[in-house]
Amino acid sequence: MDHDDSAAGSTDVLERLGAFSDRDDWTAKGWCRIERSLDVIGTRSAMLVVRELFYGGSRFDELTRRTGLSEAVVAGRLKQLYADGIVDRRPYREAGKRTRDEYVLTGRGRGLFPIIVAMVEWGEGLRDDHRSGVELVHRDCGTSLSAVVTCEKGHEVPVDRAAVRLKDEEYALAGLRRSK
Amino acid sequence: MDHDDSAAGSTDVLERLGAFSDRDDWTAKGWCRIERSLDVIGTRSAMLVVRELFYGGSRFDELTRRTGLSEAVVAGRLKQLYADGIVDRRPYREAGKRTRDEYVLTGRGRGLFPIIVAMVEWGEGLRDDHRSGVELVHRDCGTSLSAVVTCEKGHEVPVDRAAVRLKDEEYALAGLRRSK
DNA sequence: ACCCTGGCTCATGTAAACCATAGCCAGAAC
DNA sequence: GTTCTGGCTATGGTTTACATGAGCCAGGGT
Repeated sequence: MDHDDSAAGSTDVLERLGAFSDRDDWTAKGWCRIERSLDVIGTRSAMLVVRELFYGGSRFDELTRRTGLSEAVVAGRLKQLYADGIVDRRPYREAGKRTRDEYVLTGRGRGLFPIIVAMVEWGEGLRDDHRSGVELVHRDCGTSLSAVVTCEKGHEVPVDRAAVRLKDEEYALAGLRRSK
Repeated sequence: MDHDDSAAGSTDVLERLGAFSDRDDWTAKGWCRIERSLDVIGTRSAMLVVRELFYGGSRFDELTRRTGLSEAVVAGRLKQLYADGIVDRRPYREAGKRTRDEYVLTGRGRGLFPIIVAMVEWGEGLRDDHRSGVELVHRDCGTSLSAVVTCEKGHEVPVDRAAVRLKDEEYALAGLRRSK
C-alpha cells in the first residue's frame, strides 16, 4: 500500500512555541481540551445522538430509530448529555398521549456545529461514491458547507501556518512543578 | 440541574430539505459521512495519536509517551491509520541507532485539521479554568484559531441558517428502493 | 561473533460500549 | 377503577477498547 502523498518530504504540521516545544514534561493528564471533548462526545453513540439532534430529531423514539442504537444506550447517552449541559429537556404533549420530554440542543450543544460540519466534510473523502449521501448547505444560497480554520483577524489559516503554545505559560509551569 | 439556555423556545437546528424531511426511511446504514469518519477516528486512542501527529510527534516512543496510551494500542492504531491513508511511514536514522520508520500525516490526515481545531475550541468551554491548557494560534499574527462554518460563497453560516438535504436525490431514492 | 537497544508483538485481564429481551410504570382514555 | 400505550430501565451476554507485562527480533556497536 503506497500513499502517493504530495506533501511527502515536508513535516509541516503545527509549529511548537515556547515551553510547549519541550513537550516531554506534560504528557497526557487533562491539560488538553481535546481530551475533555472526548470525555463528552468521544463515543460513537454520543456523536450519533448529537447528529440526530442537529438533523431535527428530538424525541426518544426518533433518536433510537434514526441512530440505530438500542434504547438503553440512547437513554444513557441522553442522561450524560443532559448532565454535561449539551441537551435540555422540554415537556411536550401529543393529542391522546401523556406528557413526555423531548430533547433539544443547548447553546453548548449547538456549539458542536463546526465539528459536525468538519466530520461530514472529511468523511466525504473517505470513499468515492460521491453521489449518494447527505449534504449540508446554506439555506440562503444553497451551496454546501465547509469548516475552515481562521484566526481572530479573519485570516484563513492552513495547517502549516498554525502553531501550538501554552496558554498562560507561567501558570502552567507552576502547576506542573506543583504536581511533581 | 437547570441549563439556563438563551435559546430555550427555539428549535433552530438544521432545516430538512426535500426527501430528507421524511427521514424515517433511511435510518443508519452507512449513508452518513459522520459514521464513516467515526469508523476511522471514532476512538479516543485514534484521536490522541492524531493530535500528537499534529503537535509534531512522529516517532513511536513519542507517540506512546505523549498520548499516555500503551504501546500495543499505539502500534495497532498506527496500523489502522496507515491502512486508512491517514499516516505515511518514512524511514529515519539516528546516529548509533538502527533505521526505523517515523509516522507523518498524509494529505487526508492533515484534512483533519478543522476537526482538531473545533474540538480544542469546544473543549475550552467545558470547564472554566481558562488559564491553563494549550492554545492554537496563527503563526503570522499570533491570535488564536477557531473553526467557522462557511458556504462556498464565503458567508459565515450559523446553525440556524443551515440545512440538510440528500445529495443526489433520485440516485439515493433508487438505492433505497433497491435495498428494500 | 556477540551483545544490546528499542520498536513492536503476543498473551492475558478488565472495563466500557453496545445489543437483545423483558419488564416497569406514569398517565391518558374509557 | 381498569386498560393500554410508550418512554424508559434492568438484566445478561458479546464485542471492542484499553492496560500490563513478557518477550521477540532487526540490526548497529564492539
